[in-house]
Amino acid sequence: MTYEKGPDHSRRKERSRQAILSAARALVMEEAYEKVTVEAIAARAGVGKQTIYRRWPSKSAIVFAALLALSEDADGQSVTLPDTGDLATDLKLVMRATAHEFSDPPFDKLIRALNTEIANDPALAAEYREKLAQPLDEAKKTRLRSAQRAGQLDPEADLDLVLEVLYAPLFQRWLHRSGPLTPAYADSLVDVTLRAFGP
Amino acid sequence: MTYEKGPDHSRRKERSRQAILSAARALVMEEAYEKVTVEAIAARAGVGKQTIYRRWPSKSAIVFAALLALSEDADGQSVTLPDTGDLATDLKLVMRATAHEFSDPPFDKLIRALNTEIANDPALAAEYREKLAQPLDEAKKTRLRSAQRAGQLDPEADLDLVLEVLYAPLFQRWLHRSGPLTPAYADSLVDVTLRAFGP
DNA sequence: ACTGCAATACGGACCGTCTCGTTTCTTTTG
DNA sequence: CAAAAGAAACGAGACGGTCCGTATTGCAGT
Repeated sequence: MTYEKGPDHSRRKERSRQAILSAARALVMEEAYEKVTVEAIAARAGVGKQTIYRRWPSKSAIVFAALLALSEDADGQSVTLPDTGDLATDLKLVMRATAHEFSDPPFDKLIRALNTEIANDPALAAEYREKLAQPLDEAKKTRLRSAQRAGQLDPEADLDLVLEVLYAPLFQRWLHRSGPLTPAYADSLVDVTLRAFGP
Repeated sequence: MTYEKGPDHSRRKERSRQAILSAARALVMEEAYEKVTVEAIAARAGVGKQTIYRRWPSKSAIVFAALLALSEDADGQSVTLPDTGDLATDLKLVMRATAHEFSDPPFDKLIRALNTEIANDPALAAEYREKLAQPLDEAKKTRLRSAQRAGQLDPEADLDLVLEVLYAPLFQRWLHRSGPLTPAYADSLVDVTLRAFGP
């Protein structure tokens, strides 16, 4: 009797799991977020609604899991930042990439949906910080610490604060659509941050 | 003769308008935002649903109008920032007040609801910038220009960028609940900003 | 024949529209 | 200058529709 977990039992589980997450991702990226329904996800995934509710308690959780699965795929690459020895150059590269990414409509829709959910759900916000934000921040802080050792950044600087000053303006401008996310803008944020926290 | 618009024709309009906005405000501040429904607003205001739909096209528009009405009441006061002659002191006062305001649960709920809506509705975001954000930013920029004349701020500084660096970290920390909004934190944002844009 | 899942039926909440009968204001008229 | 008639806006709530989250069914694989 398959009293605990059947072995190929889990293969099916995994297949439907992927189908659901992939369908959720596709829908969030192409539709207005209000139009993304659990029923639509189930239909797109070729899955019964019950199969979804068996695994996730809410739409927010699905969307979050879908995004999380994305970042877990790209895990190996994205945990390290470039380190050419010049902090300004490296940060500008990263900030320009971030600005460009946020300007991509499908990605914009996905991140906007995620932000909508985490802004209104403290538990999901905590999970977001733990599973997504913190690992990325740690990678950035590693690069910053290297810069501190190289004398390019105030050794006393609060690195969390540095990251906020660097990223939050970009994030706010994106969220409120209060201005364009140009490469020049990305560069100026790096310049400002380094002027504030420079050695 | 009153041949165009009836003058006290508008009296009942105004009364129901106020009742609706006040009910919307109360509900948003006390309930989880998903539980705020148009039907609940109508019931609380003692008003038919049609009276709401006659005036506003969506729940977002009602919530926005409710907040806007608040800020229009306090119009006379809030358009000017203190100017003691010392920029750091004045900004710290304002930033501490902002941090404290965002820590007030009812206000938190209201602003969170507003941000949820404007993040997903470009048209509403534009109205938000025009009617709420820009006037406040102008008041802040007036104070910053005064500081530029007093030699306390780089005369070449991009004031929009200054405001972003000053406020966006606070906003992001609040939105993502990634840290406490203490007076010390408010102060440190002012310090960082002045180090970046100082003379 | 048993089991796990897709499909779908179901009651409930809320949407946005609509139709009522009533209230409130404007205009007409004796 | 009332009092009556008319028009406009209103509170209430019925209505069909969508989506939610749960319960049931019937088919496919083993």
